[in-house]
Amino acid sequence: MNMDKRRFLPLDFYRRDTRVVARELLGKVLVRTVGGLSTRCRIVETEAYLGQGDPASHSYRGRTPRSAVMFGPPARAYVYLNYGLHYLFNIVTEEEGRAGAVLIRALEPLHGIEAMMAQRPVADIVGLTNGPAKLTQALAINKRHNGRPVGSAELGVVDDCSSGFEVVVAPRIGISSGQDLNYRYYIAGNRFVSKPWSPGDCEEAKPTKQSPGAVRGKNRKKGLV
DNA sequence: AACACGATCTACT
DNA sequence: GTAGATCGTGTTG
Repeated sequence: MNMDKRRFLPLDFYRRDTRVVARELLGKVLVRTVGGLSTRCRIVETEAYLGQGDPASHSYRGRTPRSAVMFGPPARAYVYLNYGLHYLFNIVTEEEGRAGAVLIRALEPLHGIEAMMAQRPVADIVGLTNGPAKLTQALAINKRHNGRPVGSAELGVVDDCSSGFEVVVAPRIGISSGQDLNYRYYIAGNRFVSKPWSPGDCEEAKPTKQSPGAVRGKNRKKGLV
């Protein structure tokens, strides 16, 4: 019965620098029970949100009722509602008392795809989990999971020893401050990554891997008054 | 007690 | 390409 049971990542994995955890979560497998069915997805894109010194982090201005989970013990889920519509899923990092969390931005579905499709019907499989709000819908993750442990069959991360992929480090997406920080990580060439890095971004914040590739005609800047 | 805004996605032009 | 949906949170009065 337990032969398929893999080891969940230990507390010590998460109790480290948030950026290291964000990078090392790439390639790991998120397991989640949806509607009584086991699902598995590979983590292909993450972002690090620190505490002090990171203006884009919810914990930047100290402990608040919302950000309290980020200051708590590691390996817990930090789930919050964004834009009044979407839930975003993070995993708390750092030692207790020090704020930090990794936003899970994109997943590659591996198993249990039908269970996920039941939560989020899509025509193209790519649209199932290629965004932070899409994946929480597909995996039925909501605010009820805020503060709950990440490390069980219901919600956990295991290592299936995937290797051999290139990691791209780039600026985070959708934030208005802290764009000079390269705290976004994704697997090069993976088609489930939410957004490819575009040359229009900060010049000093270049990704570390993968050629810039074809420049598309959509970096036209908007005319300012 | 009231208000401005955001770690997004979808639909429509 | 752009707008609209939609509400919890933090800040201000």
